[in-house]
Amino acid sequence: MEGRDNITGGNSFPLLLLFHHLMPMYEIFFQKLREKVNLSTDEEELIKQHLTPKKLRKRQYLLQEGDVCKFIAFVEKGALRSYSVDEKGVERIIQFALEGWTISDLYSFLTSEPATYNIDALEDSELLLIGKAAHEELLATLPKYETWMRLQITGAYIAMQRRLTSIISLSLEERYASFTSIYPQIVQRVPQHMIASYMGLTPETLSRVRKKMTGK
Amino acid sequence: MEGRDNITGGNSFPLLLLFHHLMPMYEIFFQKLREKVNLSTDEEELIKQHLTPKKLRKRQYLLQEGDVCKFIAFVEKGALRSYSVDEKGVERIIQFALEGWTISDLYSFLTSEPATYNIDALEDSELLLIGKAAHEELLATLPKYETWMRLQITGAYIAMQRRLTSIISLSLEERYASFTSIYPQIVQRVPQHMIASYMGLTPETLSRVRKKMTGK
DNA sequence: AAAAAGCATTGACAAAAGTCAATGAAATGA
DNA sequence: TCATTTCATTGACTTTTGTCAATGCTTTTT
Repeated sequence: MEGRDNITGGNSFPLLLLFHHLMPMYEIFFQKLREKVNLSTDEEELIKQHLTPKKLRKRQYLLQEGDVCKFIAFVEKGALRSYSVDEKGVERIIQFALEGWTISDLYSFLTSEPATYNIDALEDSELLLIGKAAHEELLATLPKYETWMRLQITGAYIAMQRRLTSIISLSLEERYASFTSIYPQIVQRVPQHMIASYMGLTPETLSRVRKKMTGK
Repeated sequence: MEGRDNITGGNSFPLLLLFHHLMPMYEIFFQKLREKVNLSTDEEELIKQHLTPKKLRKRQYLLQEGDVCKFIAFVEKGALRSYSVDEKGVERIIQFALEGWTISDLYSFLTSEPATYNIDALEDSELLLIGKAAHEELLATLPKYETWMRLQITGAYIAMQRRLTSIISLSLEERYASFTSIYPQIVQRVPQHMIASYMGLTPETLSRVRKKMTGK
């Protein structure tokens, strides 16, 4: 401890600036967290100690089908997707996650059953992982963490219910219009054939839907 | 209080038996609750005091689109559905709820925005309602209630993710087979055109899917 | 810089699902 | 009990979406 302080000359500012690109980033995580629960500095520190920073290169796996999912991943930077692969090798995208979003195979995480989804990076990404032990310890010791978790899952549930409702209620044109207005970022950063997969369509069909819409 | 005890002669057993059909039923609720969290008798009593029993006749509304949803409803007996109605008057079923399930318009409940769904009874039903004030009081005073809520929503989220995955991954035959094996009760008690609506299909298409399947 | 791989689009055709109309059976209600 | 409504099924036809193949444009890799 003292040794480290000595190296930075007591005031760590110069080093922080120099190695800024090497420092794990927590900004978006705590910003999101503070939107939902009020935390003391000590409580923030406690949570920070339970987070594991991880960087991922584009195309790198975070989770592969068959492995047990041992974390919930918060995206500080970059873009990821979760997806399954059917017998024919066709990928079905379940979820995208950009900055500020959380991604995991929750069922596998909670039950320790093998994961049914893959998760990989669509761009170079920086993540904060909450491992299973950390998750359980935080649940047991910090009620505000449980509150935050409850609110996170509630939000995810409501978002998914909207997605499901739009699938069974809307025309393709309406669904794509709704998607682009809710997730303009994803439209800009993700290839269209992946958006088609997310919508349960072939790339050709999505291309034709888009053509019709610009025509009008 | 004493007056009531006197009426039943101190031992309320005879009355309980006589008016059994008038007593609110909590059995399934607490059975489900105990599966998830350990509760003392006092804590169970506290929760019971925050529940409002309600009976519903078949076809009766529990919630209408446009009203603010002021409760989460637990089904002790019967069957309900939530659904939206489009401009053409077509009903889209979002969810079914049988005994032991919970139903609500969560978004409306949490935000106090007008509900976008209707909820009504498919059979004569008995419910336990958790009103918004009761919900918030229990969250604030009984950590185990928050834990239970978190687990409930997590389960609902995982179930919905499965449903969504099956919609974008499986053929109609596979989807219907999966539905009947997961929810045999619903198949028995709910008209097929409602199951078609739940699956986002016309009744004719579901009928033809079923025909194909029995043929094989 | 050249080669390869990934991506979006288009056309021709096939398969899947929806629409409309009719029928008969079953459940509901007066 | 009889009349009415609800429901599931079927047929003929239309619309929507998928499949396969080809093209040209980018982006990535070597």
